[in-house]
Amino acid sequence: MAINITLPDGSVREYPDGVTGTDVAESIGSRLAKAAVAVKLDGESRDLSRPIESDAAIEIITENTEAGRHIMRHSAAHVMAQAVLDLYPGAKFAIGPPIEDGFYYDFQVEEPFTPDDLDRIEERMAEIISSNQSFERDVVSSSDAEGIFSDQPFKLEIIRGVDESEGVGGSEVSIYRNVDFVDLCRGPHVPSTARLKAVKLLRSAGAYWRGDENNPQLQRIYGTAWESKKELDAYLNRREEAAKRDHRKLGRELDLYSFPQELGSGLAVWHPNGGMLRKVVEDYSRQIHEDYGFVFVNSPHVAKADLWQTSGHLDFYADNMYPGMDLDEGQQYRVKPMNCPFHVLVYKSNARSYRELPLRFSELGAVYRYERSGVLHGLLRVRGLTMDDSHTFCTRDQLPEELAQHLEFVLTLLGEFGFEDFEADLSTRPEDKWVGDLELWEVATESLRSALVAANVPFQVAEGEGAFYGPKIDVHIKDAIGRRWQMSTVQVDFSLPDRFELEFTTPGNDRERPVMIHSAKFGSVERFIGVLVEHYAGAFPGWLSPVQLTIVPVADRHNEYANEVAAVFRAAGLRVEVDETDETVGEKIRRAITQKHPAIAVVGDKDVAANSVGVRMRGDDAERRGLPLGDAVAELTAAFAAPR
RNA sequence: GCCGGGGUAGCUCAGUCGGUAGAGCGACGCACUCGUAAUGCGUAGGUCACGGGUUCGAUUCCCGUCUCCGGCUCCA
Repeated sequence: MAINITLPDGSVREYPDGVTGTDVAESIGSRLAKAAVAVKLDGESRDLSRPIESDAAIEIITENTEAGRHIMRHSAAHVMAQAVLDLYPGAKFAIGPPIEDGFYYDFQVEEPFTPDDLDRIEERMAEIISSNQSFERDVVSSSDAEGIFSDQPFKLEIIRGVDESEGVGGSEVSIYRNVDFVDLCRGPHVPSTARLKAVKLLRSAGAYWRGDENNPQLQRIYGTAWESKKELDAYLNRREEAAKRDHRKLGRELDLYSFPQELGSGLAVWHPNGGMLRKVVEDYSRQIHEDYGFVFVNSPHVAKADLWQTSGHLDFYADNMYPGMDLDEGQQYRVKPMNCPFHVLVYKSNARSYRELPLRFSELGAVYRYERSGVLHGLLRVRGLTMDDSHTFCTRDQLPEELAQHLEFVLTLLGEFGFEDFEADLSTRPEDKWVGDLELWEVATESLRSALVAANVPFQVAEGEGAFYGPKIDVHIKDAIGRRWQMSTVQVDFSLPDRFELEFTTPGNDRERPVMIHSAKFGSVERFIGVLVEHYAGAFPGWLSPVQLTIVPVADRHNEYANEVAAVFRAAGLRVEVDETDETVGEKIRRAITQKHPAIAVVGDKDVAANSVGVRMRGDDAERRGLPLGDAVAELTAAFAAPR
């Protein structure tokens, strides 16, 4: 019997029944066969060695693709488990999936792994890899599997909970063996351990079984695997590059902010350079909010506990709030974790008419949230933050248009900060617990969806992941080195207007309840700046740079002219420093470059005589000498102009 | 909060198998007055995170606390 195999280019070849993926790959080319790790048969990933028994479309998965690396890493995880079980008798192994750029495996062992343990495990893995062990697939009944894994409680739990997505069927599971090691696994795997050419263990960490902190904490080992030493080194190099961009490190080097121990965890102080950066960012925020029809409101940092009771925060968010303080004969006050109740009170301060809506309230509001100590991370996760928060109140009819506007707003804002690559999550109504009116949920969700489509933003639907009070969009950006960050949120709220009994008067002189839209564009100013620092590696575009121009006098006698030049640039609106230190020109240039200042102007005898400057732009190796001062001012003011 | 690893000068780090410490950069001073990525010389600066214990003696060993880092968890 012969079967027909369709190749990705559409051509069809005839093979004997039972041909393997390896055979097919070899028939196409020996290089392809060498690079093959698995096949995709009618869209299903399978081992190379599995016989193909009917007509199918085939795709050879090679090791230099993401899908190929995924399989390789999964196999590497198996080898790691094998090594751990060899070295630590009695160890229980749980799950070991591939992840982005690597893999991990969770173990239950007597003692947590130390860095020395990782070295030992890595050595043992190298032995397993060089002994060229085949990965053999087998399908067994669930009850047989329970026998095989009788002393592995986590595997038993998986077998008993198995469903179609984890095994081959409800009553059967697939397992993979190599020599004396066997693991429950859906596969596929590389044909043999020898195909793992570049594996490295990175670190160990505690991790809860099934991600639930009520479950036992296991020891997770993270590793990475690549198709070649070269790719592995490139990856390790990328990690180093990312470390160089770390906003905590750059914050110190560029003198932007610090986290003094005396202050407390998760709390930052901003130095003058960082303060200027904040000012530029906040000024921009105010301007664009104004441009998009928002009005400014303001609110205090504390409020009576009753307010947080009404808003529901004490019911749903109390764990993240600072404890109360007793003031004025037992009156409880709370520090604010969010701005929404205040904006609601502004709404309530007047009887509202449909003529006023939509009302878009905006505030750069400082809020305090008690975050658990282990989650704090530089500026990206803090306990005191400033939200560029807004709350829009509109009618049901206005909702679709408002949501589209809000999305356009955040995309414009992110784009003007240099982020071009967006992705979004659309979170829809939870199944069980939700409030509001079903029809309105539909309208809001569809409006968000069509706004995303219209804005051409790729998005995923997080079905049922929304808050109980309304659907939302989270916008993520991709930074300069490809990392994704969640930034803006547009969140519909059907609950707060109810809780506070908000109303407006309709054209027919009835009372109706407005709908509310929460939106944070930066997320928080702190976090946004942290992401900006990492995105630009501290080399901010001119309009954001705390110092835009450093003026370098060649010798003391040029200081006076340097200051005159500085005054001219400052009058044109630039942020200028004059370096009058007792250093050589080379050293002053080096300092300005190290501080990532976008422009340097050197002034010497010839410039004094000609009313000119020598300009060197960041990133250029060369300078332009003798540029007339007026030309330089015009050029730099244009180059460093803020987007709005 | 949980698991692991750290905390030595402003920064980056070395060091002390228990006898109170050192470099580079930075800062400060002096000289140099210089045309595009480091001028030279000199000086100051440390309760070795904090508290307790062991010891003749603790920065070093032990315990606790704080804090940072990597994860987990959390992120209505």
